[in-house]
Amino acid sequence: MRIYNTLTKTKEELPKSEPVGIYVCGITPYDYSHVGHGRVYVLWDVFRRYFTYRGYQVKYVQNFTDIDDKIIAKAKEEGAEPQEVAERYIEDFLKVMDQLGVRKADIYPKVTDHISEVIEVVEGLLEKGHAYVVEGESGSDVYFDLESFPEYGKLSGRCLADLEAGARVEVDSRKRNPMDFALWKAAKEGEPAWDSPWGPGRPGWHIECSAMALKYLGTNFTIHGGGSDLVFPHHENEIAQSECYTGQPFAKVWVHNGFVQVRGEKMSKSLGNFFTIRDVLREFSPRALRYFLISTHYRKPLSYSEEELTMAERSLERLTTAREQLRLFLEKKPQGETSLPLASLEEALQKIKDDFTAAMDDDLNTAGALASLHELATLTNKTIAQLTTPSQEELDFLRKLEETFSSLGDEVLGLWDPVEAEEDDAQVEPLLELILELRTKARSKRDWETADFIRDRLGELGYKIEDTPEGPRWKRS
RNA sequence: GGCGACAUAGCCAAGUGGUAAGGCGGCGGUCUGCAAAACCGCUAUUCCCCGGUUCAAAUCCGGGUGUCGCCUCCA
Repeated sequence: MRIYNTLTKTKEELPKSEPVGIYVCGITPYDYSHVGHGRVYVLWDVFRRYFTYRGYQVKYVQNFTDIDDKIIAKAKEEGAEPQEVAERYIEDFLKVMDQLGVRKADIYPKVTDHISEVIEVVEGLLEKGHAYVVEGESGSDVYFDLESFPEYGKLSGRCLADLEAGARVEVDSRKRNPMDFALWKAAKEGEPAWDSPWGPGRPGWHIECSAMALKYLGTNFTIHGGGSDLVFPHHENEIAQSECYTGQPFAKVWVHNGFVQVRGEKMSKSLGNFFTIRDVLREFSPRALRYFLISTHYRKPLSYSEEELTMAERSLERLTTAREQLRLFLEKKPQGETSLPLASLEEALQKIKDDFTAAMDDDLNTAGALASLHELATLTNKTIAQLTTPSQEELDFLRKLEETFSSLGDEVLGLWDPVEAEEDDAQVEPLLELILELRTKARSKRDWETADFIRDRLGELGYKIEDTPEGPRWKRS
């Protein structure tokens, strides 16, 4: 499998390592998760599923930055503790990810649980001369010394000179270099703080990921991922800290996804144009959202709109309907002779599987993979259309179709993993069945007026009625 | 200003040298009491523009234009 590496700007064969260690930058929990977050973590969910499908062992680590300026600000605003704020939004994150069919990470480390690891790394950097202490009133700051790492800029393609020229940050005269960044920040009045050799304070903005990635995955692990806004400075700084600390390469492959946009602009908190996942799921099904999020290659921008979501919903419905019809056929008893050209159908199925794998092997081309799934739906529909009573051989083939839906659609893309809201169907069902029986009676008397009235009214109530040769079927719309 | 990405039909979107996947929508047909679903057919002689390389370019090179991102917390 080939993956695009931001570090080398080329697609590279996935390094053989067992297990494949993946570290993805998690959220800073200070607000509800939005569609942009959904894209990242659904993407990595698909990466993990596909690696597993291809036979790799995977170890997936995703942090929570549960202490940060924004969390503190939010807590002050509410008169709450920072920890309460973080916990609330972590809970929302886990809930909506679960709804989207994202499997749990192997480890969800939190910064506040890893202060001693952070301190250890900062001490190591000081010992090796890659950092320096700046005395303050209540405690001291520790900064990373960029001059000590000549390779700085290798990920983002920037050099220190460029950065200084374009720097828009206020220059702190106590720093040796304007771009030196904080490893440890002295505590301010009323903010959470931890004891350290430099007095009470908290970790800087980038050090936590280095410390936690090294703790759980070691040096030179396989993949580090995140949104493309993290390339600079966050990931660049992580490389500097980690490689100076260990003297070894940090991550082998760096993977960055494109943004979700709204009307041509990046969806973000600061622009205020974000849609939270919990809100979107009031209007659209989690399956449709998941489909939408993987319908474009992960490195390209993805434009969010209700129209796009509706298209995703319809597209997915086509796949779902084909699979439902297939399952109905699988319940039939084998009967009679084989009439279908099974050899050529098998060939067509094999081609679909091969195309799917080829697309996914090429830098996780989920859009191409979805096309293969649509071809599987077409093959399924065509096959079923020619059958009334399947023979044993034909049933065996249908079963292979279902297995393919299961392995490619469920196992790899997780398309049907997001759970549809069942609502109170259990209570509604007997009454609905009764109404449908009455409608069937009307139809048998050719009372089309009554039959259509019932169908229309049920439709308005959210129950889509379809007449099939096996009788009426309904589903929530 | 510096660095980078992208531009394919009404819409979404694959395709990185061999003659334009797939989906949504639309149109026509089959089936159906009518619908729905499904099936069949049609819906880009052409891939932002201009040059160049090549037997051959959406794909490579050069130059434009446009959109977006990063350079500041951000997925």
